[in-house]
Amino acid sequence: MARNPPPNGTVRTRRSRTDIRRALLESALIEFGAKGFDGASTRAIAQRAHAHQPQINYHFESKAALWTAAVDHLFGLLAEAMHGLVLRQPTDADVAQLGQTFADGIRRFVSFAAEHPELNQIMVHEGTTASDRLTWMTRTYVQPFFNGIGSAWQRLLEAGIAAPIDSDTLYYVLVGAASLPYVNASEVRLLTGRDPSAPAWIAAHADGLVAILLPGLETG
Amino acid sequence: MARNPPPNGTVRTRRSRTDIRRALLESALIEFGAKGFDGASTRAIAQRAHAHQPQINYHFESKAALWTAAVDHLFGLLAEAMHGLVLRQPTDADVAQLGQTFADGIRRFVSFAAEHPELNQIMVHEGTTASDRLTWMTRTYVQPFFNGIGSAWQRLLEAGIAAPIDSDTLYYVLVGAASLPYVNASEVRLLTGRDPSAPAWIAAHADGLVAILLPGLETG
DNA sequence: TCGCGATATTATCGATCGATAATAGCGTAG
DNA sequence: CTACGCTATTATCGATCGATAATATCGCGA
Repeated sequence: MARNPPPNGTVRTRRSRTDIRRALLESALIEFGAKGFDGASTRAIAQRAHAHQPQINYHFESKAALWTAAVDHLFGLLAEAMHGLVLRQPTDADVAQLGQTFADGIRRFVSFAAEHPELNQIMVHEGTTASDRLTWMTRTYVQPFFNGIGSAWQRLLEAGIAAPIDSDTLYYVLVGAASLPYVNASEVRLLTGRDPSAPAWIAAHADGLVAILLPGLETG
Repeated sequence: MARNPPPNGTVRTRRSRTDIRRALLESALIEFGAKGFDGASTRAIAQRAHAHQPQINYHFESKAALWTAAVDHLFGLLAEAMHGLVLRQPTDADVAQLGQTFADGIRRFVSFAAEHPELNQIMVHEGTTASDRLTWMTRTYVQPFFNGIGSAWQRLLEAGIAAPIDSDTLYYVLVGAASLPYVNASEVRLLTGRDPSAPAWIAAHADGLVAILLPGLETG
């Protein structure tokens, strides 16, 4: 709510270019996630960032450019959250290790979906209808994830670790099952009275997904 | 595209009240599903139904009333698709039968999600933010499904048939995993080159969900 | 401290939104 | 065949949309 004063003690009445851009990006993610590209208004985005509507066109080129920048930012955060996860093992020797890595990836993805529900909200908004935004987002960001998960899944299938689901279907089963409680957090609270962002929910959710998707995983 | 002439052979230039209302409802489902309540425009809804925009306010009270009527219609179709499924068995004697019934329910739900992706699209659009629409839809239609699935799941858990997931989480894992390929059908086509509405996809998808959610089910 | 470039703020444009009044025309009852 | 009720169509309202021009103000360099 209140801005932190800069560390040197001078009272700053204008935010730096970096700060205002970041504030607009994060506000845009929330609004685009909640209402989709068409439904979100630049005035609401600006207001949430404590800025004025024309500042969006000043700091970004247009509403569309803001959307693109926001999605760039968001997939950057996802890449950060997945950093160090190597699904393509250099050798086929230890497939069990790939299984552990995949399980780790599931847990990280569930945590990310809980912390940043905007990602899957936006993907659901865009994924329903063909558009330039969907094509760009799919080719730029989703395809690599899809391919990486698919090839790892294929090897886990052959090793008998993975549940009997083909890799195309697995991707949507995984993403859908991992993200829906956080995408629809408002509904979860109405329906269950529980908070899906609670650590206990997230941990149980991730454990459940690992259990059903990787039944052949060695525990311990 | 072209309307069928009525069976008596007279050329009808006006559709009956029933026909135009139904056309508007089905058009509304597609538009609300694709863009959400705010993003969908009454002009686009009317045009898709080969009608004029003011006819929406004539045949329904308002955009909000149209949305409500469309959701009523859609949950009616879901209830039809689930007709005869009794998850609450009168006796605990044969829990295996409950498992088979649950599996049947999963298959029917996957088929319905494929045939009517608008349902889950609308639920995802509304489920992100608290609103009167969400409260009404949840209390009126979702809660009974949620409760029925939850109590059945509890008994399947105790019988060792169900995967180790608590019933609150199970609901979202099931719905998310069952619906995402059809909610995001456009993305599926871009990403996989396959058509998720194809019977082969639907069958494999449903079989996969049954396998991972009910590992203790007797096959055959 | 002064001046200028960068950013903020206000005002406003044309387009589109949902809604409604006014008019036109179809179709059946009598 | 006429007349009237129901539905379709057109026109238009105030509100809001994204975008931009015009103006005001901040804050750093000289």
